[in-house]
Amino acid sequence: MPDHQRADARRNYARILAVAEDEVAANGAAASLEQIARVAGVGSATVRRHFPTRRALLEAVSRQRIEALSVRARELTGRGDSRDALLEWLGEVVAYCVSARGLAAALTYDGAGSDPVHDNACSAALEEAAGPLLQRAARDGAVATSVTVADLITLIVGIVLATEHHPDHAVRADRLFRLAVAGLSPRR
Amino acid sequence: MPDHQRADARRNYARILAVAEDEVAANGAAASLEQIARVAGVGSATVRRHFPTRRALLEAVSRQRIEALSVRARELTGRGDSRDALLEWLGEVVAYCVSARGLAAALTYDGAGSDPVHDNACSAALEEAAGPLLQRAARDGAVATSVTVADLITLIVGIVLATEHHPDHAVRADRLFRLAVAGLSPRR
DNA sequence: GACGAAACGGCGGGACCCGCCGTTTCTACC
DNA sequence: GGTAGAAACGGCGGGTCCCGCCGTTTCGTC
Repeated sequence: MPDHQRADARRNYARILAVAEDEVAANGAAASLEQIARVAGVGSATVRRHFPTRRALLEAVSRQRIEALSVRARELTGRGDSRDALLEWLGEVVAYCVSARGLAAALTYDGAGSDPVHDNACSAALEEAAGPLLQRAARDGAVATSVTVADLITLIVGIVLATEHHPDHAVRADRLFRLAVAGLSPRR
Repeated sequence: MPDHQRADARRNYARILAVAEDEVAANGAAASLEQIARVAGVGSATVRRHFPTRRALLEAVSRQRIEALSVRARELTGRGDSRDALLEWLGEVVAYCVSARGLAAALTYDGAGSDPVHDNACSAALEEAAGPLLQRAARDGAVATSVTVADLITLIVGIVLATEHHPDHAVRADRLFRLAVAGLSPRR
């Protein structure tokens, strides 16, 4: 009945995840796995057993945030002006990525992942949730139909990554995001 | 006459730089400094003596490209339509960053650098060279006057970093760049 | 209560970055 | 052209990290 997992395993999983959240929040996506193991009071092998890759750990840490963003996307779908709704949501994605260290890294596509199937659960979830939001905006002519959710996520992640080490990265990221939304040099 | 540097030091500097170019081209910005030392036939301490930080090495490796882009910026300044000239140059920046591994990393601002003065020689050079190009475009109303060269560089670097691991990162980076130029959702 | 399997964690290996320090090598001066 | 001093070198040890192995412990079931 333990959902095909032993009780101590589940306990350790929770402990590690809790510690990892703190460590990633403190040290970003490059947080030390051994440090996490040490603080959690487990062997480093146990950490890797539960989270085979750093990405897996980051995705687990980011999971709540991703779900919150997914919920928000569904909330905003069909509510108010389609352009405003989309931009509101994208703005929240920026804010989340800026405030939650490691989230942007969790959303980056990693082509090195030899697993071609479910290579990135986080962005996959967001893509699914935000699809309708984007489609509605495209139907209303607010964005080009060729633009995908993955494009928007990648662009935001890039902005966040590039501004991460700036003194006031939050305002810089927001600034660049607005610039990209309005267009660097849109044809009139 | 040895420019206040011993002959063997200059020789080693050149050897290390040449090897570093190959290694960075092959393995990206995370190339192993020890591997570079090994191939160059010097001790790893010598590498660090000439290039105290990884960033210093990346900047040195990127130097020719940066200068080429600077020259190109000056060439394009005042030539043809100001908007076209700026976009042409920015497009070349994208192309360079995509083709020359490590260049994007060399252009990223690193706030952790305790040296507040000349924290990033590469982007500083580009900013200076491209300033007039941007100003002319701004005067002609092609871009908002509040936009800086640093903004544009940071945005491009972000796009490149975020697409770096994609299968066809060159086309994806170009695609996102065009999207940002045109505007994600420009007000009509 | 005992047995089998799942989970654990310590250990060794390899790679890396870093600082130290004795030694080599160049250069300027005699 | 030889030599003294300084500049440069590079090997060594330490610390951290990620990874795989494997004997041991602990849990769940019968």
